[in-house]
Amino acid sequence: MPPTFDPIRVERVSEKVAGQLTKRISDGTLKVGDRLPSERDLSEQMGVSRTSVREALQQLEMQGILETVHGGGSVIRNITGQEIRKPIERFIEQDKKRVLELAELRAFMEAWAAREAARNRTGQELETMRGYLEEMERDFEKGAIRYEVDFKYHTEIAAATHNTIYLHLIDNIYSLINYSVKVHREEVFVSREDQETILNHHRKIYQGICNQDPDRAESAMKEHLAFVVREFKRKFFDN
Amino acid sequence: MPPTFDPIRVERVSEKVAGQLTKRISDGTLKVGDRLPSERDLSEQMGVSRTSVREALQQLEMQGILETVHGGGSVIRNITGQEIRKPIERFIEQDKKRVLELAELRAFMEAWAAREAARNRTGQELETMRGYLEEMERDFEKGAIRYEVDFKYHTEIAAATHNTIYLHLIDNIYSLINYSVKVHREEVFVSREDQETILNHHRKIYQGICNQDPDRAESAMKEHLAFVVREFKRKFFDN
DNA sequence: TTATAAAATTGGTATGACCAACAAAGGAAT
DNA sequence: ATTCCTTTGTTGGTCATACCAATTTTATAA
Repeated sequence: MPPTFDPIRVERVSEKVAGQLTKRISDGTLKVGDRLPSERDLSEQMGVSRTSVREALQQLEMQGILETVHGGGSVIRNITGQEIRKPIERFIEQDKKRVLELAELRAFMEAWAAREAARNRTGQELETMRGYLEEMERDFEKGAIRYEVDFKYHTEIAAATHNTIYLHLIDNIYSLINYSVKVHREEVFVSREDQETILNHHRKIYQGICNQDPDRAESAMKEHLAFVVREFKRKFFDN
Repeated sequence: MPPTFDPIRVERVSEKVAGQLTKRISDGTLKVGDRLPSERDLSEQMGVSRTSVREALQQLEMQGILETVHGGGSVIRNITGQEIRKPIERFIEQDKKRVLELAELRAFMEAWAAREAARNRTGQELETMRGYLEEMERDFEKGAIRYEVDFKYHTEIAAATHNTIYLHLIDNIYSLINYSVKVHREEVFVSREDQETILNHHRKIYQGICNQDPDRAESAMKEHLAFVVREFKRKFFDN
């Protein structure tokens, strides 16, 4: 096989400008809160058009490095501790509809997972699930179900499908949901009845998987997630 | 306490343009891989300057939604791409079993998609699907179904679910399959009977979606993909 | 000193022009 | 008929200029 080459990335003028600015921020020449020179000044100093400078500033603004105000100039923002948000996360938060799309996605995928888990689960996996279920029971007695346990329970079901790719996929979806919703289930299902309902759902799901009854496992999971989505809608989209 | 007011966020023209474009991506008008109209066209259609359009495209490119190539136009990128695909790719190469896992994944996801498409499809989307179906019929008469048309057909079904995240997700699954298998369906289903079987499957699926019959659409898709997986296994894993 | 108004500054948009990279169409060689 | 190459039109990248809109600064008046 011939040697491979890296693709040549032609750098646009605007990117060079952006690069120089970020460099100045890195080396401390430009500090947080500083106002940049005006676009006209920058274009003259760097010997490029104002268009290119504007495009550069636009890029930096999209990265959260700058904030520009109409008529007021551009100032360096504080990005310490500010997580660099992934593109897909930005896309999701642009429209609340996306959150429901995610929930929808999760619902049918987990329904399938429950079915497959019922068919393929090993005794070991069943034991682990039973452990989590009992932990949830104890937590319920003491007060409230903890989200982490609930999460582990669902993850174990995913693992029991013995489909590694699915496991990876659903993990990604979980993290996206966590990010976009920004609240944990604990803060949504606070009432005693809600908690009990969820616990009952999980008991049913466990039953189905334990008895290797795919249909029952699937329907129980569907019921569970339909409830979760419904409550979620009520809470965040008031309908 | 005096009543509080939300800050008025003055939306720049470029942001309105970007918003309209993302909206088109959401509702499925623009799909992964599509080329946008040229900047000049967009500016004329929307009645804004090319400057504003360019700034909008720049924003979307920064978010990873677009990729623009000098002289080549701007194409819609897969939003889930970076996050999901990379880690899995390495995984797949390790074991041929992963390919079957992918097929399994695809099967139940597309079954859901067929069901949802039957419920949510618009007349426009149905028309597009019909076009692809007829194209496949003609190709069949002339010799062989082309994989690209088959792919477009399935993608259109995904779009008709009106779940953007799913659309991007399934796109990834497709590319993963192509990546791992490295052969096209054309090379698997060569016999006249196989081709006819597939064509009949697609007719059934279309019927279900056309008549807005979720159950029929889902079962037809299941039948189709079960066949595909079975033949695939025979060919590559000789069992 | 404070309040108001005017002027200068700065970002936002529009237009037109030109260059560079790409893609499709057409033609030449095989 | 196919392949390869050239040509030509299209598309993105950059520049220059002008004007509008929001802000900041300065000047002015009370």
